[in-house]
Amino acid sequence: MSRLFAPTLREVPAEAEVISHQYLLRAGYIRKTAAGIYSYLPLGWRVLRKIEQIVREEMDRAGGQEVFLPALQPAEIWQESGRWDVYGKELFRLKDRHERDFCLGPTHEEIITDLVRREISSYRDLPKRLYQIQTKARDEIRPRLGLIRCREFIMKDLYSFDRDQAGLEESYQAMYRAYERIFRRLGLRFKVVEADTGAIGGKDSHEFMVLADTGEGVIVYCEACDYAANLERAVTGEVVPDLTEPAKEMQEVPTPGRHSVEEVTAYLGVTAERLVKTLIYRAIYRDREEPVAVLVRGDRDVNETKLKNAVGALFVELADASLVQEVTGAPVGFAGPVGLKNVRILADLEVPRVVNAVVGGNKADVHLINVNYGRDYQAGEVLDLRNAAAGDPCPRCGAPLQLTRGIEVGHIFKLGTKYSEALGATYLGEDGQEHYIIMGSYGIGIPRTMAAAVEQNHDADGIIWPFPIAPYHVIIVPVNYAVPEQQELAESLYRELTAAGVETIIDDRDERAGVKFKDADLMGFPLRITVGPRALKEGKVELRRRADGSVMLLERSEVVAKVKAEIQAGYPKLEDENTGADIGVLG
RNA sequence: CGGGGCGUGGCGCAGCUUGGUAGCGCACAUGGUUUGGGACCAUGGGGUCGUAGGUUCGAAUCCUAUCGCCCCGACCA
Repeated sequence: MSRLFAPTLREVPAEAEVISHQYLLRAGYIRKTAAGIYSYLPLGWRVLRKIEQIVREEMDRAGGQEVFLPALQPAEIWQESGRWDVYGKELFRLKDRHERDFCLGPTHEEIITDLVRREISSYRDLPKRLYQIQTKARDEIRPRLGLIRCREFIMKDLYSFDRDQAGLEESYQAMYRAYERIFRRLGLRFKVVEADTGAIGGKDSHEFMVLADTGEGVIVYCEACDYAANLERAVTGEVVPDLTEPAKEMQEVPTPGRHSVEEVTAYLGVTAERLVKTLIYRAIYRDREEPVAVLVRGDRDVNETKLKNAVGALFVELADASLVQEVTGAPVGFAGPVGLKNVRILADLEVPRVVNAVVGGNKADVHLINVNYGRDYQAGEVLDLRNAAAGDPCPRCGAPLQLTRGIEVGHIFKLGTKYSEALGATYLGEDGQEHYIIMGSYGIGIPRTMAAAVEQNHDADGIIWPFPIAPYHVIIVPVNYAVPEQQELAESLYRELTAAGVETIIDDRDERAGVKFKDADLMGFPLRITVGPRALKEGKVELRRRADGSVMLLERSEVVAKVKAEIQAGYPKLEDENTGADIGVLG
């Protein structure tokens, strides 16, 4: 340890906001090189290698073969797939000395598909599952949260190549199971959620979320059944209509200067459920853009992913004030569906059920009350457009849904033929015909997994590593290394434990005990052996668990066996579940 | 890119409003006293105040530009 390159910091660097970032910096695991670009110091690199190793074993077990593809990639194949233009600014682009275009790989669909199309020609060559563990580069709009969102990061990416849909299904499920095993083996609490497929393309998709309050992703799940989805995707169940109230006559009311839902409801003395919000969005398509009006209940939020999918746009954004004025004839805050013309109107499922609603009057400082769907206004389409909320009925079983947060550490996609068609990756089938290879892609962010592990496992003193990814299982701390008796005992224990296959580090620094204890806690080694006069008086040594702080006094002779038992107990046991019974989410 | 904030020894900060030639704590080095939860005393090394211009007798401080970093939003492993 006196030789270890792991500079610890007593104070929190100002740039670090989240716990994992703070502790990984303070404990000397990482250092920042530039925004979203990190160097991994010895301890950090040991953790990453342990994660990689578990990932590697499970990929191999699931039929994967490891390859290593170039990070530096020629523009041609990206132009061929169409993503040279579509991927946008996130692609790190560069030129070589001959002015030829290259990019740094943000992902490797193009490269691997190019490789496979050259080398695979027959159905006999399929299926194949190829993966690598490699550095990716993405010029993120905003790198943040330390290792959670980086511009350069290590990713395990596997690509599956199958003959047909059934083959893809098999590959997908194999990966699904492998991912579950990986995150269990890592000792992390996680949830698998249905996900929207996003920019990479394709159809089905699941995300593996490590549960942590600091997570960027919101998870909607049901405790009664196994439904779980991320917020973008989560379907809101039908709500029982409440139409007992008789419809009253529609009326204009002045609402001077009241734009927001809070202001209007407070002014009119109604609840937000009584209000129907009208939001004007700008839907952007490949060749054009158009405004759309979206109606949701006053207490709900529009789900932009659902909206984007509903209108089939590349993306959607809230309209600015001038567009709102143009569409509604009123300033922002007074848009309403009554008499709204020349714009596509979409309403959330709940909206028609709001009886005697409050809506904007499409005039400055005017709202309408007692507005009723069907009689006073109509939407072109009525569909699920809002974010799910806690307490909503589960779309599967109707039980109330719950929300929690998580960090997305793994993502699996069914790509289908998106890339094989673009790049012409075909094989000759048994039927003598050419077919497109059916693909899937499966990623795990390695440094992000490390950060997620810290987010989930820490206390006020520092990191508490799960055994499988701790840089060392045990740290031996002699209270005073200068005392020969302590030094001898510490060193002999170190030799014995190391010989017994226990990953051990010894704090031989000339520091006071308190400093060594603080650093050991900060760095998060799951076990600590303290060699000091207190226990030595009785001829014993202390074994302390980092997680709960409990201390065991052990005879010198039983140390190795006890440590091994603790480690054994610290590794999650995987019941060998190959039945697939637990993956009902796949339906 | 839009909005907000910050750049002063390795880390955390003060000084800037009201210009006068840089300071505190931690860390580091040496010596001593200490030694079971981030010790104490003494001494010492280290900063062209992000960079470039400008104003001024004089700029960390005022002005302009520029670069970098962090936070909030659209993206994603």
